[in-house]
Amino acid sequence: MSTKKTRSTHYWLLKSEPECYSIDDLKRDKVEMWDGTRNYQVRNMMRDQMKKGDLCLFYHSNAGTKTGVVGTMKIVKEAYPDPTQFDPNSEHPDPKSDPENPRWLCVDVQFTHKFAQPVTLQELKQDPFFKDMTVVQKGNRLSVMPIKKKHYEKIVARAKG
DNA sequence: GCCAACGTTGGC
DNA sequence: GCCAACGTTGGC
Repeated sequence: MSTKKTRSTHYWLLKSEPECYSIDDLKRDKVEMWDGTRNYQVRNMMRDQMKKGDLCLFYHSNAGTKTGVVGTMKIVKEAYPDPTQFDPNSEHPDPKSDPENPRWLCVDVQFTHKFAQPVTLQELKQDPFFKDMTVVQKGNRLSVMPIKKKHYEKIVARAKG
């Protein structure tokens, strides 16, 4: 008999500028590669901690007063080499990355829900419940960050009204 | 291996 | 479009 424990679901917040790739784009595409991340912390989190079935919030960054969480998605494929790093025509080619040992990874995400109204950054900052969420803290620039289950659930509940 | 210069992110 | 934060790069 196996005694291995089942890993519990992890929760994440993934940022994208809506002009670059929005929740509506994901709704249309259903499943998409979350590529283009070029940060070692993010790479390591994707590689070591992000698992199939993990639940994610989709966050629109740089969107003025609409900046905030706009929907949910889930991880459907775990970390694999990001093909855009080898594509000179992509947004972020990395000529120093060795195809034998790729430097950058991506995952696949599947659309699950678009909120009727975004839960804005402004709103999150105003509620002390969210004060230890990285996304509301100043200076944070990671495009992928782990979040707590309670925060995920409260944001989803709030979006439902 | 220090650290200044530089580039990028992202809120405002 | 400004600027603070901060990761990365490269000269030494």
